[in-house]
Amino acid sequence: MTLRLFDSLSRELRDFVPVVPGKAGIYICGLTTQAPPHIGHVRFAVAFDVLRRWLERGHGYDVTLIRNVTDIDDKILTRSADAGEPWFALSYRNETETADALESLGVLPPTYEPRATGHVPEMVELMQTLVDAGHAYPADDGSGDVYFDVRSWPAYGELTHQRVEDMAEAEDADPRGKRDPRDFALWKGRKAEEPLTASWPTPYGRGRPGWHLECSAMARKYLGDAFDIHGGGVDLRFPHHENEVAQSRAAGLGFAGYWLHNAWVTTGGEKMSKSLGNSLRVSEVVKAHRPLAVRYYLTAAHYRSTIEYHEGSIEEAGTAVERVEGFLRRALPGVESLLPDGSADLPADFREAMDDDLGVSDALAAIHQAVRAGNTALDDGDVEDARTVAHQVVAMTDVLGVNPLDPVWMEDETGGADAATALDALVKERITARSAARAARDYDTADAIRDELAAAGIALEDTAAGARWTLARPKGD
RNA sequence: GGUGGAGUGGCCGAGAGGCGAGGCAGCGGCCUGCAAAGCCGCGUACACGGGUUCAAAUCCCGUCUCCACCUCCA
Repeated sequence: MTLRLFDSLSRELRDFVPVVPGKAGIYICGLTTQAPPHIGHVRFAVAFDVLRRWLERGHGYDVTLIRNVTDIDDKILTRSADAGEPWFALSYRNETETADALESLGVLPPTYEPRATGHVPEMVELMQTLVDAGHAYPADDGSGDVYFDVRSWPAYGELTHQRVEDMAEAEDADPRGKRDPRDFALWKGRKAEEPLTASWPTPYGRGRPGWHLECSAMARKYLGDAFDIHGGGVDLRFPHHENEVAQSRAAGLGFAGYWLHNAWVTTGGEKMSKSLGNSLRVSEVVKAHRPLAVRYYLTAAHYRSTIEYHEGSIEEAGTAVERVEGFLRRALPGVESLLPDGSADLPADFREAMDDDLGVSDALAAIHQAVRAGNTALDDGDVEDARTVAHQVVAMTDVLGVNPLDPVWMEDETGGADAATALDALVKERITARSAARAARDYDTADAIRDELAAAGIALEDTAAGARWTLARPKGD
């Protein structure tokens, strides 16, 4: 089976054929270091984490994933000035928080995470190539800006299928030294009021990246002149990605073979905005909900569909994964954590779903069907069948990054192994007392024990093999 | 003005000419001392109006509504 991906540039599903057989190079834009991330901001990372996992686990590709950090831009400087905090401090703090957020959601680390500010020489080189080729020019107003000459590149607009003439002129255009209002800045000359630390020397004067250039330069450096997949949020298509393709191609680079764009998280049907306050910050959300539930929530919809957020949606996602988790716990008693060991095949319906442009909805349906079959096997006493299914479920959920038995989810949940052991001993003692009461048909006492435990956040389930206990998440989780 | 995307049952969300994805919530049943979990069953959904077709949520025409991007928003 071939993986098919929807390429935004050609606007069609295309078979994935990598530049180098067996390898896949991916560049994704996204990390914002202007502010701490809310759950909408991390969707791109979750979406492309699923792509990466499928390329690796489903197809055996050797994936190189480059996820950039644009750690300098207008907004960072503005916020820094407003807060009276050095721009690099603010930027780095947000970068760290974003990295923590992604880690907490089980997003695998990229191969490398280059920062724009560390790649000025590469940008200067690219800029020089463009100037020499007649596709860029230094502004003649002495600003130190360097612009890409949109009119010199007939293909401009190819990614978003727009004609230059139809594009609205930039409002902030302050045409300065632009030859055409739609020309975009490769490089921005330093303004007098800007901190010296936010500028770097170039043949055109001191300045800083114009936002788009760093991606072209860094993708080239780490993935080569031509690479496989470029990803990012839909809102980045224009101008960011459009400008990237233009400058890279005009510089003679092959650039990306496939463009993938993820949709966002909406609230009340609208794009989640930064003005929603702190409640939806990832750092806050994972305090109120299990990270696994948040991950499941963000993973469950197709990457090109918006996900509607409403009060309770993460809880619902949590209930859904707990169904999967409950089956795995029953089918694999005594197994605390488990990653796929390659022994279980991925069912054909799951593979087909994933190969069809990462059809996670159908993939999830396959998972739930397997869970039902596994539960039925368990009810029928077919323990071995259930185990086999459980291993398949682990393998499938792992592809989506929602394997309930993945050790990444364990850390903060029971307060450590020692505490878990101690708690287990205490609860077992109560379970024994309750069993005795039940054997004596003293159901009042038995129920009282169960209620006590419930009040303490521990749920009991009677099974043929005796009572099992689990930490019950309080309401609102 | 330009370019895209979307309207599916109480909710979330797939699908894209004929067998009602899946999850959450709800109802009934089995199981249980009672629960929980699990299993089984229960829905006559596809924005609106026309049309094509033996058959339309899916195709065509028209209408409405919503969302996004248009030079530094995932």
